[in-house]
Parts: sequence; structure tokens; C-alpha cells
Amino acid sequence: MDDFTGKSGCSNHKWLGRAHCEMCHFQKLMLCSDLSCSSIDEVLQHTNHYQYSPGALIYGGGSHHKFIYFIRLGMVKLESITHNGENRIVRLLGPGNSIGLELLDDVDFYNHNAVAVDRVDLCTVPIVKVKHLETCNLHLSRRIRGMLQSQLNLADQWIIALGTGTAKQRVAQLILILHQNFTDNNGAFVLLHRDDMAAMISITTETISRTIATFKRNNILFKTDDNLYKCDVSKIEEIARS
Amino acid sequence: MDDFTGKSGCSNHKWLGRAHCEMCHFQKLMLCSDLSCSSIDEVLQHTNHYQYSPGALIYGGGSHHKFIYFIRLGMVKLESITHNGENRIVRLLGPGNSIGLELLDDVDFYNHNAVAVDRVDLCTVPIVKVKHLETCNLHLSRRIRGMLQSQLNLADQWIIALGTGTAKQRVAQLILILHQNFTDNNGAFVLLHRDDMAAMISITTETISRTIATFKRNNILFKTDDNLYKCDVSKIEEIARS
DNA sequence: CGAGGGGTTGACGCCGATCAAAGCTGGTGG
DNA sequence: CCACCAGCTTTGATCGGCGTCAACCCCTCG
Repeated sequence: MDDFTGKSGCSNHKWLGRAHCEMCHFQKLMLCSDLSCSSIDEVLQHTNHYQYSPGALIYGGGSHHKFIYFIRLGMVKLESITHNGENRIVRLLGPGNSIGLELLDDVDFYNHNAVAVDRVDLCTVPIVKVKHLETCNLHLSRRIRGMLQSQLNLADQWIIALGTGTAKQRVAQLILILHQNFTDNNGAFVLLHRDDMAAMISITTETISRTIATFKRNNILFKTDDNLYKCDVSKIEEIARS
Repeated sequence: MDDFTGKSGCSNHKWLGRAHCEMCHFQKLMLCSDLSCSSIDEVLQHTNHYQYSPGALIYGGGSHHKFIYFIRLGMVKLESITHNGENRIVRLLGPGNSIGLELLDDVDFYNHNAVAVDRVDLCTVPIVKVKHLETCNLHLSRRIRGMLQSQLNLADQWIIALGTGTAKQRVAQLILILHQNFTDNNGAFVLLHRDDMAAMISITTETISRTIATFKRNNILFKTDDNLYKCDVSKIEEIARS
């Protein structure tokens, strides 16, 4: 189940081949320009491209794979367990972000469970390779710092937006986040499962369901396609801002 | 008011001289060992040591000082404004942490208001100097990444601990955080103002007051000195874990 | 067809917000 | 030195929002 080195997919993920970074629009982001001390080819030989189906576990807090994951497609949720045993989602990440960066700090385990929400495409790079590159590639180390900073900004936004206010306000904030960060090319977004929302804004699934139902009735939120939604942004904002 | 380059203190902060990093236990952390491409002295000439009194604003979200701050002593709160205009505290930082790192990403403004809770001692380093060092000093760039990662861990903990559960549980979690991270050498900690707590756990000051009152009555929390408290850790944990 | 999982809706009770008032403390001025 | 005031904290009474428990609906899958 934890076979990340071989080629064949197991139940929850599928190997799509070595990464073709020369064709990847993330190359300029992650392995930019001048690699001086190590050949980029050497790294690429250890970079694999996988696909995960919805609900699949990418890594668990207890596991110690030694990889960093660069998200190419789809949505990943990072979840932790609270002290009284509940699941809590602390971040929602999309293409361009990467997960597992905590391993750069010489710790043995990931801090969260990472779970695919959508169908997710990602590239895995062995942590030792990233560490090695980091020591000699200025752009990469900057890029990594930037990714951490942006995740920190996300976490702050999470605290501010989803931790305060009434149920209606929180749901509205969550819809705003989905609308701003996870719209497809038609401007529509996928509504998460009720219990995922509950794990984000600390409100019961029933209350969330009720709130969303009233949003639909008031034509603030409407289904465009199967499980695809659009929203009246200004009204949602108005609700979110109390 | 924004004079950070001169020597004289203004109302809310006092210049304590150039930094004496050779005597500072943070040197090994921030400006470690081998500085190859730039002389450390050049940086130290721009590194100042300041002291802030309780409640003083270190920097504001709107201001663009160009400094990174290394906290040497005391407690700093980072606060943001929510969409409906309330203050929300997103992080509590102590000695060894640094604030203002977001400026490394070529943004013009800080992300938060940074306010001294205690009396705070800190060192300021111009952002351009840090950027310069970062490009040529491997240890420093690793150290910065580590600080960002630890702040990200703090933010996650914040989301998990303070965003979930009943009022009683949240207050207990907050006390645990204070106990774990901000005890003096006697094992006691300062209880924050009620409205600061309110800004952390999203609960009204009245409810917080009531909760703390019952904690005191049940001998779970007791005042040892003027505004210094200790707590029965196991009982607090028991409450926090529902 | 039935079983099962996720979503919706309803009824009710409690926790915590809200409004109000009264202690408490430190600072200021007479 | 005391009187006074302002700001913070505590406590009380009341009300509403949300959690809880339960039933039901809808869709998918076997």
C-alpha cells in the first residue's frame, strides 16, 4: 500500500510515469534555471507522476514516506486530529502548492493526513533530493520559503475567516474561499461534502445543510451542473461581512 | 513615531543600543557560523536592540518599515482584522521567534499588527540585509525556513485547539498553550486580558470571565502572585480533551 | 427490490451572546 | 491623604442560535 517507488498503481493511486518536467509549467517554479551543483536529470529520475482518485489517502500523519509532493491538479485537504478525537481540516491546497515540506526540518513524520478531494495529479520528489538541491540552488530555497509563507497566509486566513462569526457567516466565508481558489474555467466550483465543511468551520452538518438550503432558496447559490455550483458573490460577501 | 533608525526612543519603544550579537544566544541561530560572502560586521552595524512596553505597537499592517524583528524577550501578539471589523489574534510568539518574515517575499506591507503583550526586547535587522545574507548564507536560509515552518505549526495548532469545542474546552486549551509556551522560571504564566483571549478563541469576554471564575473556584487555576497564575495541568488537559 | 450512505428537514433544549449593573483597581487631581 | 473617575472584570437575567436526536428523502449499488 505504501509503494511509492514502483511503477504500478495500488488501489488508491496510479503511476503515470516519470515526471516530464521539461513540459511542465511548474518547472520554472520548482527547479528553476541554473542548477549548478547537481544535475537536474539526476533529480528527475527520482521524480514520479501519480494520480489519486477522490478520497484517496496521499499520506498519513503516522507514515514516514520520504517524499515531497507537488500538486499539479485537483484539491488536497490537510487534516489533523483534535484532542477529543475529531477530524479537523486545516488547509485546502490546489495546483502549484506542495505538501510534505515539514520533512525538510529533519522530522520523521508528516504533520497531517493529506487526502485527495478531487482527482489529484501530483509529482513526488524524494526528500533527500530536495534537501540536496536546496543546499546549492538559491532559487529553489527561495521558492520553498515562498510556499511556506503562502501556506502560512492561508492558515491565517483560515483562522480569521472560518473561526469567527455565526454559522451563516462561516458558510459564506467558506463558499468565498472555494469560489476564489477552486473555480473551474467556467467559474463554477465543487461543493464539498457536508462533513468536510463541518471539519473546516466547526459547525454541525445539519446546520450547514440548513444554511446552504436557505442560500439556494434565496438564489444566492445555485447548481449549474452535477455537483457544480455558482454563487452570487456580492451577496455572499455581504453575508460574510455581517 | 516610525523612527526605527535613530537612537532615541519614542513613546512606545526605547533604543537599547546596537545589538551585541557576539554575546547573544541567538547568534548561533540566526547568523550562524560561516558568513562567506558578506561580513557579519556590516550587518551588525544595522542591527538594533529595542525595548517595547506592554501594549506598544511594534508594527502595523499598513506600515512599511523594512525590518525583520527577532524576539529576544517577552510575548508578541499578531493580530488581523476580520471582515466585519473585529480584531482577531492569530499567533502568540515568544523569544526565539521572529516576525515580519513576510517581507522577504517582496511585499510592501506586513500581514498583521504586531503588539507587545509583555515588556518586549527585540532586535531589528533591515530586510535588505537579511535578503542579502539569505542569498549567500546557507544556514540562515535554512533557519528562516525553519522559523516559517514552526509558525505554520503554531497556526495549525491554533486552528485545531482554539477553533473547536465548547467555551470551557477552548479556555482550557488556551491555558494549556500559555502554560506550555510562556511560563516563567517558576512555572507560572501571565493570564492575558479577557478581550485578548476573546480575540483568540472567538468567545465573548463575559463567557471567558465566567469560565475562568469556575476554574478558580474548582482549584484548577490559582493566582500565585500579582497576575501570575498556575494551573492543575492534568485537570486542564482533561477538560480540554472533553 | 432492499440496503446503505449522504443530504435534508423538524422539534426541542442548552450553551453562550447580549444587555445591564455592580465590584475592583490604578491613576489623577484636589 | 482621600475623592473621584475610567477601564477592566465579574456576576446576573434573558433570549436566540445552534447542537442534538430523530425521521425522512434521494441516489447508488448490489
